[in-house]
Amino acid sequence: MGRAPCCEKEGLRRGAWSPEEDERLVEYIRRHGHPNWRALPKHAGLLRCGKSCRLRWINYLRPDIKRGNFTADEEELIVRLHQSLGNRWSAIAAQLPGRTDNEIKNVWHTHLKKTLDDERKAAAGRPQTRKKSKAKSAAPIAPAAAAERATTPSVASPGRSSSVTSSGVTCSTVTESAAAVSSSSPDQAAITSACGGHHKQQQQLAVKEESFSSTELPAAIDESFWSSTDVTGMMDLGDMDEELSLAGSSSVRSDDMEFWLKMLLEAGDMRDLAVL
DNA sequence: AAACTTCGCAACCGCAAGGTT
DNA sequence: TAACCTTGCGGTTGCGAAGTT
Repeated sequence: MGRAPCCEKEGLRRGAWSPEEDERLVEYIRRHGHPNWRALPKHAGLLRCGKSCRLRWINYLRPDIKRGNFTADEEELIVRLHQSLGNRWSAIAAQLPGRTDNEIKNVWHTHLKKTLDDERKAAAGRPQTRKKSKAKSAAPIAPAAAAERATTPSVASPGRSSSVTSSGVTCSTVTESAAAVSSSSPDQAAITSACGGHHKQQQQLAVKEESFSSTELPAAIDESFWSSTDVTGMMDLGDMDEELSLAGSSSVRSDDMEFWLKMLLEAGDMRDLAVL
């Protein structure tokens, strides 16, 4: 198992992505997919390493990314899955459609963990002491509070580094759908992008499927970006069909995955019971 | 109103797994 | 089968925004 040297850093950009870079990446992936991340930036004319492109796509540009606050249900699911799976963020993310492992990891570290710690302390009879008093998120999030928080549209940060503040669009994807169809193949990823990039209709359907109120979606989508890059029209159905046929039998075993999820969750429950 | 503190999150880093040659 | 290559993952960091003093 060798290890490829990380991207040669000379001449490569780092840090926040510019809208132009985003657009270039989206456009390239729309046209060619991403069979080879390492070669992608070169072909796409980006001064980034492949790793950076991949992360940007997966965590931010993928059209099926769901943004905005986590719902109470999602947070609860994360907590439960974390009990079962530990820090396997990608596995957890697979159960949360539209959420990325990075995002889940962030949420965990920023407040779920604290919440649990505080709850544990409270349960242990120790007074909760918090030095911080930041209205935004300082208080431990009780489930009800979490729910309230979750339904509050997130405030966009206009000054954020990237102008593509949020896609706000979702799609039940092949890779990270509720059916937990995990996919790592480029073809499937391309399909994912096709599916996601496809159409707002689909995305809206997916939103409905996932039972998330549209108010949870951030209003701060930079529509100009999506319209200027014509993301919704980027992948025509022909492309998609082609890619679907390429992926062929990769309608992965959602049944299996559901089974294992169920098992894990049940195991978690049983463990909880055991603790009790 | 300015300085300071805290938080959220995008992005980076390094490692490991798995595929290919 | 060993070396190489690419991708994926988890931990961590840095920066900008928001809140507090």
